[in-house]
Amino acid sequence: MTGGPVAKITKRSEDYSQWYIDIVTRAEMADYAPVKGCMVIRPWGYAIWERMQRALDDMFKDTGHSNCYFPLMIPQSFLAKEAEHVEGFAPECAVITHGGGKLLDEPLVIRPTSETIIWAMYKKWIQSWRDLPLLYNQWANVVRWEMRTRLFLRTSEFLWQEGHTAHATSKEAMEEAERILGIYRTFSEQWMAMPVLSGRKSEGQKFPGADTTFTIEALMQDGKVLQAGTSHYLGQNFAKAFDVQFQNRDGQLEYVYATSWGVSTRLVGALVMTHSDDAGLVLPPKLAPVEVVVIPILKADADNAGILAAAYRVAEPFGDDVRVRVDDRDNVSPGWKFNEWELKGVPIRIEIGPKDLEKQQVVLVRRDTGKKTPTPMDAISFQVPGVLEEIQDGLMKKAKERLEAGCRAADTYESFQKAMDEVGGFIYAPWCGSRECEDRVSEETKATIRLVPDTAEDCGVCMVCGKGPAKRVPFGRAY
RNA sequence: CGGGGCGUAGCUCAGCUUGGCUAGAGCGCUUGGUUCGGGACCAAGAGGUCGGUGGUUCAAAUCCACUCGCCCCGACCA
Repeated sequence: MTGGPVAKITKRSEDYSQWYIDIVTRAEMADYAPVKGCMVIRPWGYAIWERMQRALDDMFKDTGHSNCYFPLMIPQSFLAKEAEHVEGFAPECAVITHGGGKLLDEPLVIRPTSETIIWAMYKKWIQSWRDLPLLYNQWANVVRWEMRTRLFLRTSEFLWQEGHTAHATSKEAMEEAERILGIYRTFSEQWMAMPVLSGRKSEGQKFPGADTTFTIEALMQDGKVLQAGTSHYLGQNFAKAFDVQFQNRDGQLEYVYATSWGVSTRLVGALVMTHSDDAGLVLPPKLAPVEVVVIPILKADADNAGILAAAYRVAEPFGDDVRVRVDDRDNVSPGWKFNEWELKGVPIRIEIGPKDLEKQQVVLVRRDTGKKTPTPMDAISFQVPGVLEEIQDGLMKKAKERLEAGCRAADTYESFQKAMDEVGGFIYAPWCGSRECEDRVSEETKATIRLVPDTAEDCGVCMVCGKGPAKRVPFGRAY
């Protein structure tokens, strides 16, 4: 393929939403599928997801989790066993009524999440305290019949991982839920270079079937916020619904304590919205499918064979440490390649032309700053790892500054609404803790309580009802 | 489900108001040649049941009816 996008992408200042769509489609991360609300994840987008998977999977394994796989189809009755769960998910389930040309005795739902089928199995596998904890994870696809979809951020079918653990004590399960939240936070910050706020969800925002939901929340460039990952302490809700009991050390029967947690391909969308600019995608090196692209610049009157050889020689010493690609296509011009790789977000470009060959140097260009640095050819392989680190850190620093600038405080409902309309972001405002006040804010301003920080300070009276005591919690308009 | 938009070449679209000759452009694609340090150029080509069905008419991409689909904005949500 020498073709591809020629048109410029929409500027963020003109139409943020269109800018996002342009980047995702023109960087060939994803395309609309023939099925409404569904997308095809193309190789460039999938490679980013694979990088994410690998990093997360390593962290899950390092904390004692094992991967497994449960079926896509769940008997409809399973979903109904947990009251809040069915209420939350039934409306958005795809249901299979026929198979093999016959009406099924019982319809099957395509999993919107797998708690129910997993707990049906856990009932078989758990009898004793010695069987616990069960620390399982699966990488899977799920389907939720969403009304309004958006590439990567919300599609009818999406890819994710879902962890499902079973524990002998409440304390242990709660620790697990918090441990995973920590993993999500670490991954987000260290791999995605995406700073987040973390904490508990309010009653109104928690997962259907959970006692406590922990969340990480990120700030996008347009001032909207995004839930990037959740970890749930499920208490004994699913154990009771599926009658999963174990005998404890004292010989007593007890219901198992549970957690579930997940992150999805939404993270790819979050990545786009966190770092990218009007020239296209900007990838943090750790998640970039290609970290360095080497572009030989060939000319009619130059030593093209020498330039090509030099390009390969420059790429060679990186070995497995750095993901390098030499773009030796001869059917597109260097300028075309520059634009294409910028659009695709590759962190470092190395140019080698006749002038460079003469001076035994290359030109190193950073995607994040656009800065061009002539570098001696024999020094490049030593310098690149450091520059990649600088880019990774620089992206984090910039994103962190934006997050900090995006966190503001408001004391009155009026100033809160004003701040929400003018700048968005996370507005910290006093809230009494009641569902009524939370719902009223949500209805009137479309902003929701993103989380309740563990360290939330007491701060006088609620901005809505005027009653105290109130805690300061961040509100935001979410994707 | 409400509001808006769009279905004509792989992509972006023009043509439709006021029906008419062989349905067009740019980009992309193929072949050959010259190029190549920020989206190169020349030449020759390939590529279309104008979303679908029905109707009006001598004649429909164009007018009428019905219908299908997708995208964007909003309500719901990872």
